Amino acid sequence: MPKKKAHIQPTGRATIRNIAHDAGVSIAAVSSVLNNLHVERRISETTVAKVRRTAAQLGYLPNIGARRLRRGESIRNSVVFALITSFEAPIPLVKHFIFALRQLVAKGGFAQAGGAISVMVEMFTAGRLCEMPGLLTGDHFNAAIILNTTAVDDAFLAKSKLPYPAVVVNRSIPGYSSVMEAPDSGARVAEVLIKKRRRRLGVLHGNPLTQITRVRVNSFTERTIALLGRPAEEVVATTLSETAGYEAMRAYLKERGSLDGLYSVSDALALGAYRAIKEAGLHIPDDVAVIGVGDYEIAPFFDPPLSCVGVSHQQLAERASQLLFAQLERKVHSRKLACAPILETLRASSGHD
Amino acid sequence: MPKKKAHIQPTGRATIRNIAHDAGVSIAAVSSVLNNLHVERRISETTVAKVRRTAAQLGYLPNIGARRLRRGESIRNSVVFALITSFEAPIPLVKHFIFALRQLVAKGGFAQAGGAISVMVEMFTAGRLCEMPGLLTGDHFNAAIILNTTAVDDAFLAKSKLPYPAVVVNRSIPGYSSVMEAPDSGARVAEVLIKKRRRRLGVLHGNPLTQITRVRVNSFTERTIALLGRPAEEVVATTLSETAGYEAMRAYLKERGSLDGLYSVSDALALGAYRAIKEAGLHIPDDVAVIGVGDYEIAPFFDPPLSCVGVSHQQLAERASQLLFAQLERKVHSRKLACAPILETLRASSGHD
DNA sequence: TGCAATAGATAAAACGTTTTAGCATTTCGA
DNA sequence: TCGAAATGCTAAAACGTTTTATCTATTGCA
Repeated sequence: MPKKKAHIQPTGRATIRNIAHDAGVSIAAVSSVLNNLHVERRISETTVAKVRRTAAQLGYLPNIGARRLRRGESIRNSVVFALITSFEAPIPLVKHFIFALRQLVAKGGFAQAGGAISVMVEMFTAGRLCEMPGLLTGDHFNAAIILNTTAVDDAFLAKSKLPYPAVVVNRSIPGYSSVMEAPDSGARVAEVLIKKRRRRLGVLHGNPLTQITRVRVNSFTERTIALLGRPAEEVVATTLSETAGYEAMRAYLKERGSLDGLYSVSDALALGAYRAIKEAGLHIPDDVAVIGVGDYEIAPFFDPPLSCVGVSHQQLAERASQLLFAQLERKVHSRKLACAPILETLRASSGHD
Repeated sequence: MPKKKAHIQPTGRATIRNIAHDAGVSIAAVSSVLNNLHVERRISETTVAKVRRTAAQLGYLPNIGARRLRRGESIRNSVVFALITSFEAPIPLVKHFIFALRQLVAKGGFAQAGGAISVMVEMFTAGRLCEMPGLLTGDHFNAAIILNTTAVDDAFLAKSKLPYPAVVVNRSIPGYSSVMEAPDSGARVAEVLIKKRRRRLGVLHGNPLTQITRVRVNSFTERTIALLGRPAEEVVATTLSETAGYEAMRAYLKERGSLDGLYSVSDALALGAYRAIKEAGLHIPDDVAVIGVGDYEIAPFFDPPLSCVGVSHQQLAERASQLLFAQLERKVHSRKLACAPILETLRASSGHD
């Protein structure tokens, strides 16, 4: 006789216990059937059918947590990493981070895991990080790398204390470890443009400035002042989209004058700016040289190919992983900042090549 | 006296039991401290310190499965969805799918979940789907939507039986529900090009053809034959990258002749083709009209803006979600195919606008 | 002194699943 | 006919965590 608990399906989801009760068989039998082990476990055809039917009736869905808990050691002990990114992320980036994590584990960079990790990507709408389930409760993952937050999200993080190790990328938030692009990329752009005899420089950026774009803009402006004796013009877009870049650049060219060197702190803006520049009858790079940051994979296929001065995504990802593992192994208790070096890829848009 | 089990840290990861043992306190105390409930649970400062120290020493990481199992009902009963996609995916797509799932749940489209679902993105290297942890074991998620597989992955899926409901997108695999772009998009492209008085048509595609690109190519070719009495030229790229598109198109223009209408079955290939066409001194659309499929968000910022004839991503996502929910509620036992309608966005690259 | 309140800790149950050991009953081989 | 093997099934333990009820000192107060 099967155990007949009085547990007649509480409010929540159906469990194998409910199935067992309804079908009049034991829990063990149900489990065996649902895992297709009924042959080797010697369950009769009638029982199999009964269980299958009842499970379907109740709309049974296994509890993933319980299953992971009970299954073999390698599953139970696997460490769960999350890559938290907004939908607006430059996505090729995500790939680098997943690879970096896996590679570091493969190389034995993280003893804890016994080799087994799983990496999941969690996406949120920019500015709504706070709504992400599991972020504050710590019941979704063991550690996280956080990409592409907005100022609102950063403020939220600053006042929250995450119950697991985390690393934020391209921004510095009190209480968090972070990896940032080296702070002199803007300065390098200024140098490159000025060396190409550009004298009327402009910088195209979104509004409000994110932390990392602010660093780029400031670095660019300071070096411009140092070398030319006057600051660069600011061309301000409403967001970071191509459309915003187009509109900001068009408005600038129409109302405020001309440039011969443009630094765009995001490749999406640069792509929009390209159109505006061409529509104005100007030539890239002869009339306007353009340099971006390299957050689009397709920069080489811009027309003309876009020069980029920016961080190496691979190195950014590697350092973030290292920082995260250091925290996981309690080698680093407090926050730590790391920098990733700048990569220069000069193409036709700045008169190189 | 705390319970002192002989369990002196087995091979695996440290648990709160190990911490309790090493620190000489009870499991309950450890749990309270680690969840920062030591104040309301009245744990002494010395105990708190001991527990913290021991946890750090052992490199304690909570077991996510166990935690989810024990935490409140809403967490325990949440249904876990996975969006499985290769790194090569046209990523804006992913956003549509996450939104569609969440929206359908919000609208009450899925009673089972009691409102609580979590959507995770799992990424794999194209062709290596089989290596994905949790795919065959069913201990990572309750249901999945699978995007952007290659022929190898499709073959793997065909011979596997996933232990949870799944929907594949833009391909048809025996035993799986799927959502596909309506099969006449290629034909529409042929009609549009021919109406614009193009007579020497070509189709640019990768090799090997994926299921959906094969459908597009065939549909295009058939309609071309029907209207012009002869097939379109095939321009074959080695992969689906911009570079491959560039090289294939360049080789074609150099060695095999000229076209006045090009259908590219992926926008990435189209972007590469743009460069080759321009380098050959040809003008888009006057010399060559180009039409893509709309899987790049930046198609409007191509120079000239790329015309697209392809599926509505939003509708694709919505139908996939519906199909998945239908399976979850056992309304559909076997596989089912759904189609999503075609969207025409004609821009300058085909002489429109 | 006596009694209640408080501080500090613990044992045990529960979450949903899988697996192991074992219990009846029937079948089979000699 | 008897022991062995096979068949069909079940009870119970275990996974790691959180929470609840309970227990024992100690302190405060009259």
